[in-house]
Amino acid sequence: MIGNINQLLDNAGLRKTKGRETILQLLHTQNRPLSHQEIISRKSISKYDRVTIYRILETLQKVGLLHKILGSDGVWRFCTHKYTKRKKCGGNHIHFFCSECNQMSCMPEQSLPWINPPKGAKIISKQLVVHGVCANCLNF
Amino acid sequence: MIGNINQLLDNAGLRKTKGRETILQLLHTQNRPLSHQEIISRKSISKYDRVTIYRILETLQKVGLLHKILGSDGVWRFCTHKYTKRKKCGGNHIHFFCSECNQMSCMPEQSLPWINPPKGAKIISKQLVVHGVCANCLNF
DNA sequence: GTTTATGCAAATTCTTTGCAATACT
DNA sequence: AGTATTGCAAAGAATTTGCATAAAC
Repeated sequence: MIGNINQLLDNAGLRKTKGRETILQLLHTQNRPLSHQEIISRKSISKYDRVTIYRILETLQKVGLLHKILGSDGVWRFCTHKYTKRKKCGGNHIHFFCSECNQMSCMPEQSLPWINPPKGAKIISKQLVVHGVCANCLNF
Repeated sequence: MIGNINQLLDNAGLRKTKGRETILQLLHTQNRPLSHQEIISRKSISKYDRVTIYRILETLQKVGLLHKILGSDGVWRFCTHKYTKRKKCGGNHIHFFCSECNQMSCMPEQSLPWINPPKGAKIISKQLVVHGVCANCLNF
């Protein structure tokens, strides 16, 4: 698995550092997007400086190894691309945000709708965040 | 017009204050959602304290006179409901966000798609923000 | 007169910047 | 050895809280 991740960094032309590996590993293992705060409060990550985490997330996102989505709480969350088939998808799927536990999850089965751009405008990407209460939280 | 706005505040069970009236008036006149910063930099608003503006926006949004949407810059924007037919729509339409000028606009003609909730979850609302470059900015 | 909203000061939180020390190739 | 990344300190921005004053009912 680590070999795999190093490969990703290599292909992206980035140096292989412990921090980047650990974060990629974490997000790969996770099945939902994590915020900066969620990431830094993991035992495996907490030894790194917050600034470093900001920079790693920024870097990985820029080269396309991560994408970021905004929760309806205004906080960015990051996740890997493993839930989509295409390689450079840019996070092209719907996300669900639970307002009870503030956790976000991916809804990869449903695709984003086609949108007609405003007159003369160019569409770059779309973010559809569904806001609600997840199954877990509904039971309490 | 002011009479109209006072009516809205009244119906919502809120006291009629100059600040609330002015902000509602501004957003009613505007044809796009405005951020806290955009709002407070208006001449008619700048005399109020930033904290007051935060609280007014919060209050108006809570009683349903405004809704808020997040731009892909992570900043909340507020707008009235005048662009939708239904009274308590909760901002149920698509928004366009231009990453050049950072301005948001409404796309009221197109409606939000139907989404299947994750198993056992309850959907409360949906936010679809289309990210791109507006007609104006494309020409420069 | 009582209750609610506002203004001000200060605290808190989140994010960014600069630079020296360290790690990677 | 040379370059990119990290850690630390500090700056900056956005937002929230507490409380006294002022405005609305």
